Amino acid sequence: MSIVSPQNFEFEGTTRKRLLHATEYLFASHGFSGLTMRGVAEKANTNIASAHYHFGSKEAMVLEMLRKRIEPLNALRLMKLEEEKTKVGNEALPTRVVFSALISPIGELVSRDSESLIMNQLVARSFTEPVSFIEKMQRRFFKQLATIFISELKNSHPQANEEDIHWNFHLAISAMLGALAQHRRLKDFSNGICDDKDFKGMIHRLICFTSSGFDAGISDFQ
Amino acid sequence: MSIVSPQNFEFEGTTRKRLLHATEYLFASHGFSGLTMRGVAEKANTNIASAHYHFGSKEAMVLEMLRKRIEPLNALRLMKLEEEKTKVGNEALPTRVVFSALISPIGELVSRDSESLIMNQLVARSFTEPVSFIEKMQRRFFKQLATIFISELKNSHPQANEEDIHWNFHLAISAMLGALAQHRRLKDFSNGICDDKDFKGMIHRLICFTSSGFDAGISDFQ
DNA sequence: GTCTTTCTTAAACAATTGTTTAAATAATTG
DNA sequence: CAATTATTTAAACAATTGTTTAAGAAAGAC
Repeated sequence: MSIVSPQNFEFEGTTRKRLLHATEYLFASHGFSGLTMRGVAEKANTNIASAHYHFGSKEAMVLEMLRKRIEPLNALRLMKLEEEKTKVGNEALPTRVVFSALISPIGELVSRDSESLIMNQLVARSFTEPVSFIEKMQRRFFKQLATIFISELKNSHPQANEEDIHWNFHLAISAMLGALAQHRRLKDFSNGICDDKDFKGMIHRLICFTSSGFDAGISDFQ
Repeated sequence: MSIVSPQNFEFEGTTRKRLLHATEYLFASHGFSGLTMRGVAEKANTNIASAHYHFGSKEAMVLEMLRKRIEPLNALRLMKLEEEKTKVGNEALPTRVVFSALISPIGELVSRDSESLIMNQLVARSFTEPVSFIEKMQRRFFKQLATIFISELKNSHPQANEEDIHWNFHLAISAMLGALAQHRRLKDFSNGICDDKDFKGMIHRLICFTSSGFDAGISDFQ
C-alpha cells in the first residue's frame, strides 16, 4: 500500500515526538485524508487514544506537525533575505539572490535534519491538498512571506508591471513546490541517469531554473 | 467542506457520463482518498450501486475518468510535435517550440471543452497522489510521452549532457503541473491583480517560463 | 403481446474512520 | 510515604467507507 517508504524504520523519542514524526511521514505519503489516526499510532508505537490525548484531534495533530516544520523554514528564508539586503545596502537584489533566499533554506534544513528527507513532499503536498484548514494555513504561513519576497522582486524590477511580477512569482513557486513534491518521479523518468538523492544539486538547479524563468517573463529584465 | 466549487451546478447526459463528470469534479477538489462513491453518486443525481454497476469499483471509475482526459491530451501533444518537426524538416526544434507542443494543448482542450476547467487540477493532482494505481498510470501514460519529448530536446541541445537535460525537463514538468494544480492560489496572493481565469495567458507565460528555465540550466544553450 | 437485456434503486453488508470513555499505569509533587 | 497529576491503554462509540444483494423499472428484440 505504502509507496514512499521502502523501509519500515521506527521513530524515537517521547510519544509526542514519535506521533509527530509518524504524522509527518504518513501525511507526506498519503495526504491528509489518506492519513489515519490508527496508522499514525501504529507507526509511532502507541495507540489512537494517546494521539487524541496529546493533540485533541487529527486536524490539530497535522496542523501542529506542519507548524513545526514550516516556521523554522520561513524564518531561515527571511534571515537569508535580510542578510543579502544588508550586504548590498541600498541597491536592488538580483533575481537569483532573491530566489536563492527563498529556495536554498529547504536544502539546508534537509541536510541539517536528516530525518526531514520527506519534508519536501510534505510542504509541497500541503499546497495540493484542498482541505480547508490547509488552505487557511497557506495564507497564515505563506501569504506574508510571499508579500515580502514579491516586494523585493519589485525592487529588482522597477520598470516591470505588477501583473507580470505576480504571475511569474506564482510560476516560480509552482516550479519549486512541484519539483519538491514529485522529485521521486525523476528516477523513474531519467532511467537512472539522474540521482534523485542529490538534494543540493536539485536546489541549485531549481534556483537557476526559477530565476531565469522569472526574468524571461518580465518585460523589464536587465 | 468543498472549496473548489463556488456553485452547485448539475451534470447532464447519461448516467455514465454524469458519473464521470462528477468523478472528475470531486477528484480534482478532494483527491483520490477524499473522493467518496456517495459523493459522486449524489453529484451525478444517481446512487452508489449505479456507480458500481457502470464501473465496478471506485478505482476503476477514477481510472476511466483519467484515461478519458489524458489520452486526447497526449494525442494532441504528439500531433503538435510532429507538425512542428515536419515544418522544420531536418533541423532541430527550438526549446520553446518543444515546450509549446507539450503545454499549449492543455489550453486548447480547456477552451474547447468548457466543462474541463477543472482538468488542470485534475491532471496535476494525479501527479501528487501517491496512490499506487495512479503511479502506475503515470508510467503508462506519461513515460513514453516524456521519452519522446526528451529525445527531441536532446536534438535541440546536441552538446548538452544527458543529466542536465533530464533534470531540467523534470523541473519544467514540475513547473507546469505545479502551476496547473495551484493556480487558484494566484488570486489569493496577487490581491486581485492577476486574473486567474486568463488561461490562455497562463499557458503562454508557462511556455516562456519553462523554456527559458530549461535553457538556463543547460550548459550548451544557444 | 412475451422474453431478455440493460439499467436503476433501496437496503444491507463488513470494514474502517475519528472520537470518547473509563480504567490502569507512570511520574511528579507535597 | 501518600496524593495528585500526567500518561498510556483497551474497549466501545457513532458515523462513514466501498461493496454487494436482490428486487424493481425501462427499453429493446422477437
